[in-house]
Parts: sequence; C-alpha cells; structure tokens
Amino acid sequence: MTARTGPIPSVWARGQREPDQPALSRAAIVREAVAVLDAEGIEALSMRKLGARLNAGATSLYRHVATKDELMELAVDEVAAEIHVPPADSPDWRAAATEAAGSFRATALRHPWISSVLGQAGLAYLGPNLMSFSERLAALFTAVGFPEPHRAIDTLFSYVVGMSTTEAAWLTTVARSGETEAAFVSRLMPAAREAVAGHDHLAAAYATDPGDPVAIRDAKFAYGLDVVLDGLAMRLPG
Amino acid sequence: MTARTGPIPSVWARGQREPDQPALSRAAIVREAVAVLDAEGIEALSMRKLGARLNAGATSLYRHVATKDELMELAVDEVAAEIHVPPADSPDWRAAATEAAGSFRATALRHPWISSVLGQAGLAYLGPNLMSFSERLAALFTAVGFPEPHRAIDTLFSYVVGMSTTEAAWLTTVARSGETEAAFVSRLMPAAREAVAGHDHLAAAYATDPGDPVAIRDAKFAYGLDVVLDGLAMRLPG
DNA sequence: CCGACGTTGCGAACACCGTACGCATATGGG
DNA sequence: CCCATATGCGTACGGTGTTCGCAACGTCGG
Repeated sequence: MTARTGPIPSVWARGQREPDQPALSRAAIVREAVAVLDAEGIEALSMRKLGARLNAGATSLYRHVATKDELMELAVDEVAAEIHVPPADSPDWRAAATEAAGSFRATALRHPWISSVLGQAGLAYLGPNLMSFSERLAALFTAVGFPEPHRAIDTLFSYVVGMSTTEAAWLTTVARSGETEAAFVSRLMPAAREAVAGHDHLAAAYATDPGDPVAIRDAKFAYGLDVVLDGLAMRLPG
Repeated sequence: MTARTGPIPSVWARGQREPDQPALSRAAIVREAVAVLDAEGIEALSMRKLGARLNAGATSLYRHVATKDELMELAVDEVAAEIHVPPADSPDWRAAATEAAGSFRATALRHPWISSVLGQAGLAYLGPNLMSFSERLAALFTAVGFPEPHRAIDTLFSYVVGMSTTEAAWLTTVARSGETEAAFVSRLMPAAREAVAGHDHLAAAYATDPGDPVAIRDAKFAYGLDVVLDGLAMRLPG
C-alpha cells in the first residue's frame, strides 16, 4: 500500500508542476534526445536516461513516441531543419549548390550521430523538414535548367552524404578517444604505418606530414564537390 | 571516453596461430558471423546466437575475438576481399574505375549490413583486405596520371559509398518488411504522397510510374558515376 | 457540483544484450 | 609423467527496449 523506500509522497508537495519545465511532450522529448545525442553520442542515448533527464520515468516516453526507432527518425528530422538551401532564383547556381552541400556537411558534423542513423535507415524518412529540404533542392535544380533535376540532386548528395558520413564517423571515433584530432592521428600512426607496409602507393601518401586535420578535411570536401559540380555542369543545356 | 597514451592497438597487429582445423577459430567465427549478418541482418547478430551456431558457448568466442566491435571490423575486412579493382595497366581507365565502383556497390548490396558499420566506424579500419583494396586503387589512379590520385579516389568513393550505403539501407528496410521491393514501394506510396503534398516539385517526381526498382537503381548509380568520372577526367593532364 | 471517462505517468517485469571472472578441461613440451 | 599454458564455458552483473496494469489527473456532460 505505501512505499517502503524513498520519501513518502505528500499531498502538499504534489500540487503543481514547474511552468518552465513543461510537461512531457513529443517536441520536448525530441529536443532533449538531440541534446543527449550531440553531447554524449548515439550509444549513450537510452530511454531510461532520457526519461531521467526530463524528470520522468523511462516508460512515460512511450505515451508520446511509439518506439526508439521512431524517436531517432524524429531526431533526424529535427536536425534536418538546420540545413539551408538557397532560393531557386539564385543568380549563381554553383554557389547555391555549394552552399547547400556545405550546409548539409556542417549539420552532419554538428550532429555526428546522424551518420549512424543514415547507415541504418538511409533517406527513407518522410519527415516534414526533410521533405521541405528535398523540395527546395528540386526547385533550385529545376530552375537552374537541369533536364533531370532529381538525377543531378541524387548524384550531388550521394557524394555529400558519403563524404559527410565518413567524416562524421571519424569525428565520433576521435571524440570517443577524448583527445584532439591531431593527437589521435599521431597515436594512430604506428598502427597505420604497419598496416601500410608493403603497399608502396599508400606508404607514399602516408610519408608526407599531414598538417592541420580540419583544413585538410575542408579542402578534400571542396575538391570533390568541385569535381561533381563540373560533371553536372556538362549536363546543363546551352 | 577515457583518454590513454601510447600507440593504439590494432586488431591486425595481434598474432593468430593457425592449428589444423579446430572447431573454434578466429577465421571460423568471422565466417559464421558474416553468414548470420547476410542472412538475418545486423540486429540479429548476438554473441550468444553466434556461439550456438558454432556449437560453442557465447563467452568462448572471446578467446579469439576481443570484443564484438572487433568482430564487426573483422567481418568488414572479410567481405572487403570481394571487391575487385582492375590492374594499374588497364587500357581504359574509365572502364577500370567503373568496374571498381560497380564491384564495391555490388559487394555492399550483397552484404547490406556494412552500411550500418560504415556509418558507425567510417573507413578507419586497417584490415589487410581493405588496405590492399586501397593500394590497388592508388596504383590504378596513379598510373592513369592523376596529379593527386588520393583526391580523385576520395571523390569517387565518397560518391560510391554515399549511393551504396543509401541503397543498402533501403534494401535492409525492404527486407525487414518481408515483401518484394515493388510491393513495399506500392505500400509506402500513400504515406509518401501525403508527405509530398504541397511540395510541387517533389509531387511531380512522384506522379510518374516508377517502373522496375532494380533497373532504376542501376541507372541512377550509373548516371552519377558518369558525372563524377566526367569531372575527374577534366583533372587529367593533356 | 459530481461522476464518468479518456489521457497521462510510472513501477514492475520480461527477454534480451555484451562481457568479466573463475573454474574445469585439454594439450603439448621438457 | 608432470606441469604450464591455452581453451571452453557456467554464472553473474549491469545494462537495454518494451509491455502491461494500475493509479492519478483534467475535462466535460449532466
């Protein structure tokens, strides 16, 4: 009948809820989930921990979210709102495409856990933010004059997704080590050198000093992006 | 989480001895793990089930494999052996690159679980098969005459990885439904149409009858691959 | 004002999971 | 033959996602 451990629930203490700590809602749950994912990574997100963060029991979340997978889908769509796509009437289409691609990459690197989710679910999600992202892209590439705009979009964003998820996964590994990227790289070098031994072309690439990892990644992404845009430009009529 | 000092230990550095044919060996474990992953997907692979399949207890596997993550790394390298890269002296470099890209994609679609692993770990793995895959690519693109061969490789395979992992994730979702791809698509259509409502450019793309899904995916991959190769061709001297 | 009802929170429980530990057994070298 | 080492594995610990049934609550018809 009465609880045996913990404070005895009192009628007087039970009355009101904090107004600034709002009731459990789907939006609040998704927001907090994204916060946990960003701060501690995908393997740290459990329903129990998320419930505790919201001053709620673990199973209470299931009143607002059907399953953890659904929650992840909602989290992805939440983050998709951050991706910026220039308007369709942008004067310079290459600059516009570069902006959209860069915005996608920046979002992926800000929330590296999406690479895990994308690997498991692909782009089959139908959330409103992802849809409007796709719509803006379609509008842009159609206005540019591509005869098959969705083909061009798929090509461009396959590259962007491939590069971004690889980078995000790498950054996740680095983050898990608790070190800076440069420190982690130098600690990984012995194993890498051994693995590369006997492979002449790879060894050559590993011979030169790498330099600032962030600048290298930025340059690598920009290079590939230019390659893809060059290839796409050839498909433009005129 | 915990930062450590000293070189990062690599799975590949640790020795393994190879007696005649014991029931339990690292090779046998990895082979069986790949079989389970192919047949039942990544979420169906547990150490207990894998042990049972090998007529062994779950914890016996830990005599040959340090952790499940390490086992996944070994599994990835195992299937990496299937990827074919033409020799460096191939006469037609575009055909050679197309062959390598297609072989990667085919391997990814044969083992769709790798997209999940790639999303979590990226390409930081240093297994011998992955290394020799990279080495062959480097040899090919160097022989072709690319001034920055690893840049070209990174660009091409970012596209290939992005497209392949998206496809693999999609096929995983389809497989989980137990239906054919066409049946699953048609069952998904109502939700897709609703999500697309109000987005004119997307709705237009959804209006036409899709046709055979396999042929569509093949054509999409080939289109993007040609785009990337066109962009790369512009970087070739001469 | 009050009672019925749909909604929400939640504690307990279930069936798993990865894996650390310690003990039993098998094997091979001196 | 004996001992050292390698290998198998039963048990257990601390987690996981999720189901279920019950209690408390807000709302609204009467």
